[in-house]
Amino acid sequence: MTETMSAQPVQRARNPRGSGGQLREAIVGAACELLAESGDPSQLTLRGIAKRVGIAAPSIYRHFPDVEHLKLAVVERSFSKFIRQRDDARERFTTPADRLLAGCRAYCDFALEHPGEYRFMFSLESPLQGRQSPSGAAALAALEASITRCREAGLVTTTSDAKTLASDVWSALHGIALLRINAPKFDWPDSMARTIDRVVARLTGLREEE
Amino acid sequence: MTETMSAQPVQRARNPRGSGGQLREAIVGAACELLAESGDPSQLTLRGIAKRVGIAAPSIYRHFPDVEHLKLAVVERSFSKFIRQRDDARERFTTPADRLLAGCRAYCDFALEHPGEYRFMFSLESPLQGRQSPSGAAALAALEASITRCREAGLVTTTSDAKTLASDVWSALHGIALLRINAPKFDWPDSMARTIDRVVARLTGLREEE
DNA sequence: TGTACATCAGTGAACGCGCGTTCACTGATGTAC
DNA sequence: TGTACATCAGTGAACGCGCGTTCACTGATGTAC
Repeated sequence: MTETMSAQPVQRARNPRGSGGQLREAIVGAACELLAESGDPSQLTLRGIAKRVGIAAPSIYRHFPDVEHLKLAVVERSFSKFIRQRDDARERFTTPADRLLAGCRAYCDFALEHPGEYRFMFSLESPLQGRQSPSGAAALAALEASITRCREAGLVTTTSDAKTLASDVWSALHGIALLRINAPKFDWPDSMARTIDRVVARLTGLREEE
Repeated sequence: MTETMSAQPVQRARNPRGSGGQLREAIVGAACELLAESGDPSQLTLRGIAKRVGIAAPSIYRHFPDVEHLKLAVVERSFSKFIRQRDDARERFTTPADRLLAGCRAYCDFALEHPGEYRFMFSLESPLQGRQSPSGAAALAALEASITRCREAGLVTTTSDAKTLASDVWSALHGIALLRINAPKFDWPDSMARTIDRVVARLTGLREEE
């Protein structure tokens, strides 16, 4: 998979004639837009993406061997977009508990702001197909570390180890986000932010700051 | 939508010639089997179902106006299958707390035993499309009632109202089930049954029996 | 009881569509001599 | 400096496929007279 950050032709042996790597980025970007607009991963087709970019369908094959590789690039971009958004949210706080909760809220916020991408990241149609994404594993590890920091600060009152707590919290967040995406018309008894704060606090036994 | 319970031609004005309603049931049954085998709701096609039943594709139109109505019948059947399974599980216990936990475990067990159907019940491709299923609403109401019974028995130590607790628990169960369906290769730190018991207990503040 | 007929269940062929993919091509751009 | 050529990006036409749906049909079965 050729690595291309932006316009600067750092090394990339040959090909910087005309657009080159730019079109690759445009293709992935168009796919994300399509996902954002329809919210439905099954709408993400090679022909649909090509049409959106304004190129002929076969042109995509200059940049991706097949549609699966394109989809993988989309998932990767979505993951890194999420991680950036979560890090931004965490940075606004200083105490371990605030940072933990901010990260959890950012997770669900990302899901509701980008339902198509979020669904796709975890869907069967995703090229990951049940395999573990490296970025996904990193995100879970970060959650575990965040919980560990709370425990070190004496804020976690439950006895379960951080790994277990992290997977409990992740599962709960996934459920909260997906249900609110899929059943937007349901009359939820509480706002998502308050729900997340309450659920995470109860699952980990998070104590108020001291 | 013509109502057909099984073979007995109770009233149903006319048509009991040859199979009649039986084929309708066979069609829905084949759809469930297809869902069970592939686990992928997008594989659920009119032609695929017809092939499985051993009939010509257009024959389905004798029983359903279009493919959406067929899918709706599949979702309805899946919901009632789940409700039956959950009720069976709950009946084996007597105390409110045991019954609550048994129902929750049954929820996730159903999801993992019937991943295709479970996914379909809550997916975008589902004909419900974010609308609230009557059966789904009933299931959530039953969960709320179960929590209320625990509270009446003095087993719930949290202050949140039962409606809030029910939606918290439902979200958590949904996340647990879906993540375990979608990432079966992930090395979960605990069994699903223990995870459910722990998560539900912490979310509701469920006290051990007294 | 026998016959004509309406009703019903299911069929085979065909439709238009969008899909991923292939192929041989066009034309622009950089490089070698 | 000028020319021939290799390289590259992107294209248009076509493929075979499976999809939902339509249409006019076939043949069996019950009912009316």
